[in-house]
Amino acid sequence: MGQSDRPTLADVAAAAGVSVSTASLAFSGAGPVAASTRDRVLAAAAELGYTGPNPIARSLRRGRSGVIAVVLGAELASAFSDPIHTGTLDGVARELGERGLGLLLVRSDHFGDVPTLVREGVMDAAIIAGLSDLADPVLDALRARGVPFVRVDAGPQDVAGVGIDDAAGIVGLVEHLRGLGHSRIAVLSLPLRHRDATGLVDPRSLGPIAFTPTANRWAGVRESGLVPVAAAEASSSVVEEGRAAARLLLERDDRPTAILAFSDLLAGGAVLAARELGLRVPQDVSVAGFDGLELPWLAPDRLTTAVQGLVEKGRLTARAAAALADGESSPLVRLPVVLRVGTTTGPAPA
Amino acid sequence: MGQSDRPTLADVAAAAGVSVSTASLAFSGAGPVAASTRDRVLAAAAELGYTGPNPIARSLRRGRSGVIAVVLGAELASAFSDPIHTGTLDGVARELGERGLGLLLVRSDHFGDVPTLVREGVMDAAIIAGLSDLADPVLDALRARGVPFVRVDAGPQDVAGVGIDDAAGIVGLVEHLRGLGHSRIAVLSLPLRHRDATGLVDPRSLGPIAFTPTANRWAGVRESGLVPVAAAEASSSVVEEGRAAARLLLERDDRPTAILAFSDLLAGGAVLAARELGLRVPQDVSVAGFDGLELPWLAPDRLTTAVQGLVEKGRLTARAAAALADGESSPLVRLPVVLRVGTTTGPAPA
DNA sequence: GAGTCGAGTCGAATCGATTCGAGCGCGTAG
DNA sequence: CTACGCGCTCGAATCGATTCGACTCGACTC
Repeated sequence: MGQSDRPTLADVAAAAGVSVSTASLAFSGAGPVAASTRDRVLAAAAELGYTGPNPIARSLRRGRSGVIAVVLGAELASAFSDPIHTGTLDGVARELGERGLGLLLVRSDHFGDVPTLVREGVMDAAIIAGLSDLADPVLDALRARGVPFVRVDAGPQDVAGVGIDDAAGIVGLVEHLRGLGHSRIAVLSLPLRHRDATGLVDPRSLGPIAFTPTANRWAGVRESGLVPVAAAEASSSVVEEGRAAARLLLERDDRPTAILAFSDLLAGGAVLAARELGLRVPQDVSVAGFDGLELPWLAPDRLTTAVQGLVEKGRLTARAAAALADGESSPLVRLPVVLRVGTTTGPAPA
Repeated sequence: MGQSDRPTLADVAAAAGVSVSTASLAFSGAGPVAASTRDRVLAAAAELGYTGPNPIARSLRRGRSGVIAVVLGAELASAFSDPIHTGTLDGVARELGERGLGLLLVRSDHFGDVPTLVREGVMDAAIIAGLSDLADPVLDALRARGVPFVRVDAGPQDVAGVGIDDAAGIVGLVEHLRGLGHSRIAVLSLPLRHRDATGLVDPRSLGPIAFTPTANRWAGVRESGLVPVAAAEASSSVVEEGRAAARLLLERDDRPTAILAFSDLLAGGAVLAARELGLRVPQDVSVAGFDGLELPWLAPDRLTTAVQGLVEKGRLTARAAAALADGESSPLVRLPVVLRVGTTTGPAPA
């Protein structure tokens, strides 16, 4: 492709003894072409090694590239290692692939400036994952370019996007724990702000929350009427931080009987922390997570969690982006989550 | 972008009262343009909301798109959940991002046919990950289009690609185990063929091996002179299969004193299996892995493993692909792996 | 004062397709 | 026999830039 010696449609047309327009028609199938002519064109193409119209030229003419960008905000510095992100990305990739749309992957380090690709990359629409701030410069750049976008884990303030019903999921988990007789419940929160560290926080005065999922889940806590006996914030959604934060909660004098973690990785870490402290799960302490991951290494335990359909979320997001690329509008969708009771929650100890 | 009402360079030129060529020069900076003229052009652009040249048109003219495709073979049905793949992908994304190159992500399900994007997607070069077969139809399609490609985990038979020194890594692990006095060593292998199931295999007659990393690591076993007392094959590189396969090895009458697993996820599963069987690691059985992942959930243990630089591998692959896109050639690179001794290997029991 | 040089600007060709309107035969209806 | 319609093909415009060669004009040299 390019200034190389690859044959063009003009070459094929010349070889077949027809005009370029006819050759084009023969390939695209749009328009009346005699069968004999088409065969001649295809034969000439095969002979010359012409593998089809140059996609760039086609895009230019059509005014569409067929490419959807996925911008991964690296707020967590680990977009690729977080199973939540990769699960969603998988769904996006499947859906776009099936539609014959390209997926331009863009990392946004959030260190320097807006990635060049956001400014200059070829795209008909964009999917924003992991950037919570509505005023993010990446979004400004896209708006300036006139590129429509949808956001994954969209907040209520978004116009278009796909999110999950975080609040309802949390409420379901709280009710589950309450039904088991728990009254001293601690919250193990996802990060509240950029660059915060793992540590205890006051659940009654959290301050502004920079990340949409975190905010949504705390909203669920409030909605459920739960007043946590304590709360800890993990600096990122990884097992290690979950364990560290859970230790802080479990070593307090007024040890909670249940930990409600905002992600399954954090919950997994909490289970490990409990085990290390000689606490039995769930007899001494119950642990609930969020997301619905399978953590095989937790066996024989299985997390109680609120399951979100990651791949489905990705597919819906991709569909929304495709609609935007087509000039259609796309609503704010909120997917349900369902409670899955595992072995890590049980009756509150007497 | 597209047939919308976005301004074009011609509009800007008209508004600034200059020719299109001058306007182009003013933007690209290639060529002499009076400062006053440039300012006028930029002002006109700002006023019209022109955000820079249309990348598609630019690509057409230049004959290059600045896009590298990454084709993820889904042989493991889990390209996105395998940390080896995502780690490499992360490296690729970083390197390409820094070079201002786009990354077109293509999933190859391997079910139906060659993905449309491989046939028609915009790309200057491609990176193939997770497709081991040199005769894969995806590769044929790329060759037909004249798109150069490199392969991740390239085998010795590849012309260009980036791989790691699997064999040396295995040899190092075997020597480490031998140095600890182990003589009854079992191998926990990555899948040998498509659709194989988890189960015991005869280490002396493995048959043809379809996957390059698996083949390379068995080559290391042979090179080390090790004759495994037993071997098991996991159907994929996940904790669950590692555990299942390890059970088969550990429940044999002639229980091995050490298990050499071909991946860390398998090794992690093996540790879990040992613990479940009441065996102490490493007092009763040693376990070694491969890849150098951090498995926080294995704490307080840390795997003995052969560490490969995943991100570095990705970066190098991206660099090779960029070179190919520039028309340069790219050699076959083999990255070293280094032994990391953890807590899961120890002296052989008496 | 004529000639040279160079900075600055412009026109036109080009990249590789798509697509619209026009043209050309040929068969059939009037 | 003329006119019309239809099926097929073609020429040319277009998408939005880049880039080369030519041209203009003022400054400088001899």
